[in-house]
Amino acid sequence: MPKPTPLLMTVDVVALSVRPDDGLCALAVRRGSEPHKGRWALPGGFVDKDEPLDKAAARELGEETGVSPRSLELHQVGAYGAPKRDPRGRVVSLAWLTALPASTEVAGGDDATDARWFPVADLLKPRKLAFDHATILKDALALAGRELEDSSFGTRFLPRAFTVSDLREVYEAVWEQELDAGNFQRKVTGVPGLLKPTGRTVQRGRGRPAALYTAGSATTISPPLTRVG
Amino acid sequence: MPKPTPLLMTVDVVALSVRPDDGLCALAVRRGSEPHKGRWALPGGFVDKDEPLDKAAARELGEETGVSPRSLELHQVGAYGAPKRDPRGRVVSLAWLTALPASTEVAGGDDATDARWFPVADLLKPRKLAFDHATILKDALALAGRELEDSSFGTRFLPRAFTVSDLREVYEAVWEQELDAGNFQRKVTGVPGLLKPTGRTVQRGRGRPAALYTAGSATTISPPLTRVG
DNA sequence: TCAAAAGTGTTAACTCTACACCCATGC
DNA sequence: GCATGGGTGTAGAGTTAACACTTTTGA
Repeated sequence: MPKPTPLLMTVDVVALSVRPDDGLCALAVRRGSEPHKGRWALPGGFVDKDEPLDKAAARELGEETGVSPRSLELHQVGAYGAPKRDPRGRVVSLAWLTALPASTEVAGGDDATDARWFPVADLLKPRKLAFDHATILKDALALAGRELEDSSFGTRFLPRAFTVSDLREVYEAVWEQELDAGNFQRKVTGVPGLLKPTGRTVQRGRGRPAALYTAGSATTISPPLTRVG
Repeated sequence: MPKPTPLLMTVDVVALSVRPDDGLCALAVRRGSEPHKGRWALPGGFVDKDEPLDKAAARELGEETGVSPRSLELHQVGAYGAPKRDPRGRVVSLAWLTALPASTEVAGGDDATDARWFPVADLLKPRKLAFDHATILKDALALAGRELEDSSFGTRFLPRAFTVSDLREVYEAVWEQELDAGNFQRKVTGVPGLLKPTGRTVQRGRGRPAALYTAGSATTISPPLTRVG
């Protein structure tokens, strides 16, 4: 049994949002220091001593992008630890997924000279993201898709009150497919505790006003939503 | 941006097996050194410098339990990094899930004075497992159940050639529920590429001989197997 | 001949998809 | 009125759970 080798651990956050003009976007920051200074990367940084891993992810997201919502639902995507993935030495990254409302304003800070929302397709272009962050983003997108199937994760993309159409647009953006509006309506309103009616309605352009809901207490959707219809 | 604090990283492996008398079991080792010397724990240990994380998990499993199958399918369960989880300091554990055939012989080695299969219910008893390994085991069991739904992971519990009943017993053990034999048969044999008939049959006690299959090339089951029926 | 396990057939219940249709609003 | 999006109704297709039934063996 050899003496253990210490290593460095970072947390990186894939923060997704569905934005009116650009569709599904992820938050990226421009790196303010080496390595990959000046390139775009996922917000993240080193875990502090005695800091829980999820708290580290929330802290780094806040420091580098100015995002600090009241409650952040963070899902572990996975650990990325290929030996040469970071030129600084052995750095293992723990990736996290979260979703933010489209209204979320971002601003570079700390070690990030800039922070911006990018359509995910842009970020997945070769050599756009530093390190192995494109791989992380791909895995996070897959996880997001699975979360939508059987959890209330989709509501995390939306403001406190939202319509069923708002929620459907989130699903369509993440799943990259259109859904039947009527069937979707029935399905999500039929899950006990998923959506809590507010009694209020909202008018958006033309058409009948839509009922406003808030997220209910249910966190799982059973049976899962399917990606057809 | 404070100077990064190095930390220690371990890999821990939840190796599951469905055993004739004990049902669903996990592999545990008796710790040969402090902390928790003499207690049972999941096999695992420190990640070496320049060692990929999955390789570290496979290596530790081999060193501590004597298990070294030609191919090991390892699934990441998650990272566990509560600040006080290990008295040696800041140690983050990355947990992995794998499945082994019931025929797998184990023997303590390296830093483990003993290695044994335990029914999972035993290992989940309070204070049975060292560190936060009971939590890790619970999460790994949940992941195993999900893997069975939509992947070929179940075949990893079985020897190269197996019957549909063998596979069903795996599902019943992991899901903790009985399944209709006829419906299960139809479902799994109907998934294209999941099972490859060998043309041979095997007689087990009474009853009609069962056809032997090997795992096919398909890794996903769509639509997923459901836990009813 | 009986019991047991493997494997197939059958059907009623259920679910889902596709689309029709009504509702409530702005223009 | 008419277009548009919200929301409900519904029929046909497809799927599934439950269980009957046949097959093939050991005892």
